[in-house]
Amino acid sequence: MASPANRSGSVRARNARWRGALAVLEEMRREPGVTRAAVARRLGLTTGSATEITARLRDLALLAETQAATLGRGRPTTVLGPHPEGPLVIAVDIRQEDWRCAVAALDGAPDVVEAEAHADRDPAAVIAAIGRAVRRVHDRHGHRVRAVSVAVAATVRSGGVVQAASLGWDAVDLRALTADPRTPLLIGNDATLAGVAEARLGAAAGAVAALHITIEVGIGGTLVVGGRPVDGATGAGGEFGHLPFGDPALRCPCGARGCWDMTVDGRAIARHVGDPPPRDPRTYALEALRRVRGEPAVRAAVGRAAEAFGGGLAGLINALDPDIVTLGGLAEPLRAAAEPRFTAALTDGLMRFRRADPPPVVAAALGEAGALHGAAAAALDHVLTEDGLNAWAAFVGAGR
Amino acid sequence: MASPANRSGSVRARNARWRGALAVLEEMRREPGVTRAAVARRLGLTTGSATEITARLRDLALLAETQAATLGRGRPTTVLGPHPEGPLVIAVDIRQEDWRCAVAALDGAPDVVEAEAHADRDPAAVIAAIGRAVRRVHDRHGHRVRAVSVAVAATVRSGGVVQAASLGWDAVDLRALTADPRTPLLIGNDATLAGVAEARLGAAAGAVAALHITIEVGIGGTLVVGGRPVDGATGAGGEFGHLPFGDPALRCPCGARGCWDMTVDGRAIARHVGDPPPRDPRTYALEALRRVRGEPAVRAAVGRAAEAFGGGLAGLINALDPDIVTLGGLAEPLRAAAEPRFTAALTDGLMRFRRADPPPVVAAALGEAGALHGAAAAALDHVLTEDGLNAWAAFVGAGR
DNA sequence: CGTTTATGCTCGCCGCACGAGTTTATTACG
DNA sequence: CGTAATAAACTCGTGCGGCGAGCATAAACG
Repeated sequence: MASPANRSGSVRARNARWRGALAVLEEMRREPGVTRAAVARRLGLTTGSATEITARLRDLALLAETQAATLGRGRPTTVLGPHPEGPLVIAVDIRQEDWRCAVAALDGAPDVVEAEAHADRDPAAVIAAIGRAVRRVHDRHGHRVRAVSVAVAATVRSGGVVQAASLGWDAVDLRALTADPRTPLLIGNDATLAGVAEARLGAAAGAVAALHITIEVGIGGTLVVGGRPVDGATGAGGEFGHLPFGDPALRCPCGARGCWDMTVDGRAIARHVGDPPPRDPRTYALEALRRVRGEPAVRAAVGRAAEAFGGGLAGLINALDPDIVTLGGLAEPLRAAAEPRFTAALTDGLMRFRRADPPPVVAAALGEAGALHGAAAAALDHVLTEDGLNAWAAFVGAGR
Repeated sequence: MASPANRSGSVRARNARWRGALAVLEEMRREPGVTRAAVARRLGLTTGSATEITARLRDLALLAETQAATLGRGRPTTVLGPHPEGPLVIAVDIRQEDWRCAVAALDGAPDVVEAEAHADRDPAAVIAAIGRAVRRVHDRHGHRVRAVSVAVAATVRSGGVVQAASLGWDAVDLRALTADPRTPLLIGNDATLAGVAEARLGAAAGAVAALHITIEVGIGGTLVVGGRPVDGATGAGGEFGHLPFGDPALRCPCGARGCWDMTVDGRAIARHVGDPPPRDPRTYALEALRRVRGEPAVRAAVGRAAEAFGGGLAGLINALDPDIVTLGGLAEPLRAAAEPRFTAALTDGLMRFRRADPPPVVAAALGEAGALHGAAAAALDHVLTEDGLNAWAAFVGAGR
């Protein structure tokens, strides 16, 4: 029989050991710059427990206290922040044209330290370049790096890339990205991670169920419930672009027919205008959105795309019941370019009982930084667990 | 400032107090008839802790130990089961034609104690009848009843019924169902709760993300992740029938256009056959499924519906990435009646990378009992929390 | 410069689970 | 039939995280 201690449901595993400590670290992460007194109040901790917990965390290099800018009477409290020698995570964002590599401490703010346009789209070359960057960062910070998290513009499944249309990749193994095989490597879809970031600290902060939708080449997104993306059994959830809202006669490169994708992005606009399929649908769409004012044909084509977008989004709202929708990438400019048609289609597609108070549809707040923030958040989720802190404590303890 | 102890994020609230006890009770619930030794092994508890926890739970009337049928050498262990004087929940299922009221102990098995066909579809009359039944059961068991949970064939939002097409109800207040306003009343959609039951103890047990789809009048269902339904911000998620997979020319009674609903149920079959819209689409569909063998026109109509069902389901699989799909209500007979067309449409609608190992699509295991099981499970989720057990302990303690 | 106020610190206590050792109930075997 | 083997339950001392109460401290107010 397997060791009982390894059972995931084990009481031993979800020990009380780090409960208070984790709660404090989560507060610090959720709201950088919180004071110790505020955290204690919010968590219902006595000042005694707060003292004890912060002391423990300080000793473990998990947290630093700095003087607060005093604002009132009473003994001044301290501001909680990440420890200067504390754990770090590496966040990478691989996009269509370039990649970025950032470092984040426990407050989750990614600090971009390396970035480069793809010299060559060949996956091996791109991965080698990023791998070198990760290794440099890893070497610089040593054991402080606790996880590497990658956001990639691709369909991700079970921690691997299955297909990346915009990059022109097939299945690709990203495991070469970690410098150290013992450091956990997390792979996530960029739109999913951007959605996580929006829901935790962006435009959807505080929502119960936040739907994030982004348009680049095709549609990406995710539903985020309680801060966690609903990404299915293998992590490939959120491929809303491949719901058959579109024309069944159109075959999508994904292999299915009638994909929503094909009716809203640059390919759809080009089709409506009468242009040949663009090599780079994203750039084509951006261009078209600029030409809307002067050219009625483009205006009509963009309007049709916005309508298809609004109608499909209404269906998603019917099915998923979010309390807010955030739009990333080209989704917001597309809506803005044909707002009346978008809104009409959205309203018309909603179930009647939803029309009285439909969820607000707002622009994403984090913009291009979303995926990187989300990747850092995913990595920190890994670090800020009982297992993660046990490992860190063992490492800090050994170094003394 | 609000009392810190009331904060949901409070460390105090998620106290360690009931951690081990809850884990043991969950095991007993997940697998009725487990032995104490097996639970201890699975949870990684020492025999000492197991002794202590079971003793505590026995004293609180939360658990009873009975002699196990001995199977090997060594000191015999005991079987854990619900205590004869322990907490109970009332589960109600309101369907198109009738309702049922059941009682369940902590093992979650609902025992139907009252059932009746609707004499009259008038909501007030139905609710009054059910309310009387609930009150009778409540009176019989007194304070042992800890929650009332209702599964209803209706769109549910924020704990209230918004619209019930099959019952012909508009917004209806179900609060009159509780005998005692202090007893929590939980309202859930029947298809959602059936999905929960399938995922926890039915055909999808053990799945990471289980998609349940049922067809009655329209389509219902839910995605269940980690035993909890993904039901959005207000509990109205899972209305997959109102995704616009269908013909945009068709206006759905829900107010939207092109709803998937309209292309798969009895209404769709009638349309394809050339019959007028049936008054009871469920019965019509059942009838049609029987006539498939002899009548080519019906066979073709059912085939079209099965095809629309398979194609839409493929889209949902693309978007939600379940590792299993369970079919309830007429969904399974519909598939069976036109299996080749259903499967062809399903496969054709999947993204290419999913075709190698698509999620299994299986019949629901719990059948008609699903919603009642799910309602009981939802009620027990309420009871088996730290708050729930604290309240119970206070009640048991006071009675001595 | 004392008072007020908000916060941090110290220390004894409690409850839960752990671990090691002991006891008990049953089967297997000579 | 009695003894060994085995599996599980019971007992009790320990450790750890958080609680509470009381005390100490750093600012702002008047």
